[in-house]
Order: sequence, then structure tokens, then C-alpha cells
Amino acid sequence: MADNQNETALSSDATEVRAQKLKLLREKIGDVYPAHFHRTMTNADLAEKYKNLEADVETQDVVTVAGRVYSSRNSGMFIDLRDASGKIQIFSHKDTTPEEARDMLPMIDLGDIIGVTGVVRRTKRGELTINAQEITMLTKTLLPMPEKYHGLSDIELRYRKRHLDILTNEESKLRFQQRSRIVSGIRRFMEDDGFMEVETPMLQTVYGGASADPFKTHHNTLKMDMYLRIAPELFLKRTLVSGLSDKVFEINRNFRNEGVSTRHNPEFTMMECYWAYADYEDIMDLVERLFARLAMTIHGSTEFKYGDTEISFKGPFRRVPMPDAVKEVTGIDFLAIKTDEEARTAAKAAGFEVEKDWTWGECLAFLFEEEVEATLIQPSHVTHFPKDISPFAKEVPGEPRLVERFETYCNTWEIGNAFSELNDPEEQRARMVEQLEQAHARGEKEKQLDEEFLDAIDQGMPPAGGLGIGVDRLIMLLTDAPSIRDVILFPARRNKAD
RNA sequence: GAGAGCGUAGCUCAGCCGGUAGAGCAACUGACUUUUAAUCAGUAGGUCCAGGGUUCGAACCCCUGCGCUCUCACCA
Repeated sequence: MADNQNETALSSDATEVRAQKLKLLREKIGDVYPAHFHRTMTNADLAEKYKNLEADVETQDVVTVAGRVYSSRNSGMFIDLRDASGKIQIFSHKDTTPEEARDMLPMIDLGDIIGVTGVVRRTKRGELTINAQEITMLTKTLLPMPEKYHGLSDIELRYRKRHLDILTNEESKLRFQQRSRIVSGIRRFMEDDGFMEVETPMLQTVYGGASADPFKTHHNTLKMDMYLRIAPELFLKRTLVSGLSDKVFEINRNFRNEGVSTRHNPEFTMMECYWAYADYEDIMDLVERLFARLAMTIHGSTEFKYGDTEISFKGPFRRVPMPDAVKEVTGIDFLAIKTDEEARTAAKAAGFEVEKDWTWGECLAFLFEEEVEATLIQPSHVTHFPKDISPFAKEVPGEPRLVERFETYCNTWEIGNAFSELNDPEEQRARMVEQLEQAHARGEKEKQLDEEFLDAIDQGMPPAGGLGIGVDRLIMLLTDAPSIRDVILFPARRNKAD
């Protein structure tokens, strides 16, 4: 397309111009994508080293930096160069910059990646600057950058072309840097607490550990269907049986073939841990310590804001049994209700539509979700879940309809889920069989009993507390992200047919 | 899966009651040469998401499809 252009008249189309300049550069200097270039400092290093350099002072120091051209003023005399760590200004003036380097300037477009060697100074106006002596093209860019002031704001493009989003939106860049710090912060916390990180299968032949629709796939040479895991729970418990460690954890992806929303992505990151000889109250303490530590890491304080909401991660969190929470809001005292029938009647009397086969526990959980969840803004542990929706948790002594389970809620979202893990093999089998029958009744025909798990429990799993944390949602809270897609680099998207 | 809203230049956005497409940034040509959203003058740039319909005439009204967003549903 550009073949019929002569060398002096460039097209006015931004992408064509770049292609033409690339061609010219290749003719003039050869390699426009050199393999080797060594910078001596990052932009953050420079800012740190010269933070006390006064305005209008020039050093004798020669440094080499590299980065992407973000803006250019006075016909390229001033260039803002950014690397991942920060920004530096490049100055090319005929008094200080050799002609050879200045010849490069017209070939440089916004978005190109260049290397610069020169003398460090601070301008009269206080900007740390390098007086260029050499300019090297490191990567010629073929596409223009998004508009520099507003950045890329089209939400669809920000998710589809995340590189442009991060390239132009500092907020987005900071958020993903914080994500990294949060994930490594969780890992460090767990390790400091004596937990051993393990990895369990993502590809499973029998899926379980949660109630969710799985993604199904197929192994060709084994000639069998497999599932992407919906939870690591059962394998982590088998690990606990093994005695490899009394404290194990895993940070990894779960996959659930369900609806997508601002709080749900088909693949999401879960931290699960199992702690032998601990119970769910020990886990509550652990969650509180973990949350406080992460808030300190990100905000330097246990207090921070999500939108307009003040959140405090300072423990201890409120602990409220689910029946109490429901009673507070609806007035219905489930502990005083003896039968499923009475529970349904009470719920109906209060104006809720309940299915005719719902149990006492299902009614309780339903009212909790309908009426209480939306009130849980500050982090709270909701304890004492109904047994019928908790197949892996131990009964509360003296109240066999409830289990030693809690979920941690914050900003109305479920962030964590934990129990005193059931380790009675007979009871475990009975509850899983019951869950399986219910799943089959709902039409989940592929759901199977995990015999390998039950076999491992037969071998004896120590009493333990277990926990799952929705890492993405925790990151949303800590980074003030309105959507889970804002904390996942490449969120699930439909294919765009073009 | 349902409802509502959105889709205009590379990017950010205007576009009135239906009369035939605009700005800023980016790009190009030039001026300027210690600027920092640099400035000034000029130039070029459009499948108005796609396809159909109504109309003398459609970015605008109607239908269908695609994509996105939000809400709801689903979701241990």
C-alpha cells in the first residue's frame, strides 16, 4: 500500500506513517528491533537517586534508560519516556545533542520504544531530565497510542485490549500491580504461618467440593471425559490425610460454568487451606489476621474505602450465627422452629415464596440470602450454617441441624467460606450420597460420588479447619474495583467476529 | 436465560424535530525551540456495529442479528 509513496511525503494515516517510517529506518539503520540493549537504570531508580537534585542543576552523570514514548513536545525536543517503573523526560537540543541523535527524532512516533543515553539534570521547572547524547530505536510501533489525556475509556476495549488499558490508564496499571502484591502477600502470610503450598489437579475425572456446574473436556489418548475443577477441596483433604504437612494451602484457579456478572468470572482464583488440629474458630482468627495484613500491605492501614464506603479490616470481625442474623432482620426464630413444615409456614407468613420441598435449613439459608446478605457491609463472620447445605462440615454440639461453618461477608459479598472439616468417614459418606441424590434429582446426571476421596477419609483425616477465600473479590475490595473484570487481566469475553 | 441502555474518525466525544458528518487529541505540512494536556497556521482522515424495512430523503424511526454495559436470574 505504501509502495507508491516517495520518501519525503508521508501519508497522513497514522498506521501507514508508522509502516513507512519503519521501512525508512530499516534502510537507514538496519535493525529496528535489536536484541541487545542495556539500560543502566530504571526510571524509578533515577527518580530515587536524584530526588534531591535541585532545579536548574546539571550533573556529570551519564545514564542509559529505555522505555516507551508517551508524549513529545516542541517537535520532539522534549519526550516523555515511560518504563514500568515510571517516567523520565528526554531533552534533545542542538546545543547538547549530536546531530545523529537529533536526526532520529522525526522517525520516532508516540508509542515507540527507545533507548536513550545522556546526562542527568533537573530543569528550571523541576523536571528530572536526560540530555540525550544517543537515541536508539528499540521497537518501532505499528499502531498509534490511544488518546493521551483521556486514555482508553471504552470498557469493552479496556477488557479486550488490556495492554492498551494498562499502557494508558495509571489506575488500571496500579490495580494490577496491587493484585500481584496481594496474591504474593497471601502466599507470604500463609507460609509465615507454617502452611505448605501444594498443587492439586485442575483436570479431574470426578468433580466435587462445591455445588456448581463444571466445564467438561476430553482427554484424547486416555479416551475419557474430564472436568475442570470447581474446587480443590477434596484433593487438599487427601493431602492432609497423607501427613505431608499439617497445614496445606493452594492458590489457583477454579472454573465454574455459570453466569457471568460483576462478581463472577468463569475462572477465578481461590485460596484454600486446611489446618490439622484446628477448628473453624481458629480459622476465623486466621482470616482476620490475613485480611488485616493485606490491608496494611496495600493501604498502610486496616481502614480503607471501597467507593464511598468506609471498610475496616481491623479484627476481630463481628461473629453472628445465621439463625440470630435472620431473627434480627426478619423476626423469625428458626431455633424455635422444629419441623421443615413449620419453617416453610413461617417463611410464607413473612411473605417469602418457598418451594414446597424445602427443609428447615434451606428456608433458613434462603431468608439469610434474601434479607441479611445485603446488610453485611463491614467484614462479618456468619456462623452456624444449616447442615443440609453443608456436606463437609461438623455438627454444632447440641444442635445437630447446624454445623461449625462460617462465611466471611464484606460489602455484601461472600469472600470466605470455612468449616470444622467433617472427618467421620461414615457420616461423610452418608452426606455425600445424600447430596448426590439431590444433584441427580435436579438433573445433574454427570455428578458422581468421589470414591477416591471417601477412601482417603476412611484412612483417617485429622480433625481440621478448612477455608476458601475468593481472591478476586478480596482484591476488588482492596483496590476499589467496581467489577471482577477490573482485577482479572484477561476476563472471559465472547469472541468478537470481525 | 430475561429486561433496560449503549455502539459515530486511530482515541475521547458532540450531532436538536428525519434534510445527507463535527470538535479535541493522535497523524501529515510548516512555524516556534526550555516544554510538560506545549503553542500557532494549514491539510488529510468516516461501511455512523451489520443486514433488512419505512420515507422524496435515515447516524436519527421500525425489525433482525452481533458486541458491550447494567439489573435480575443462575451461583456452597
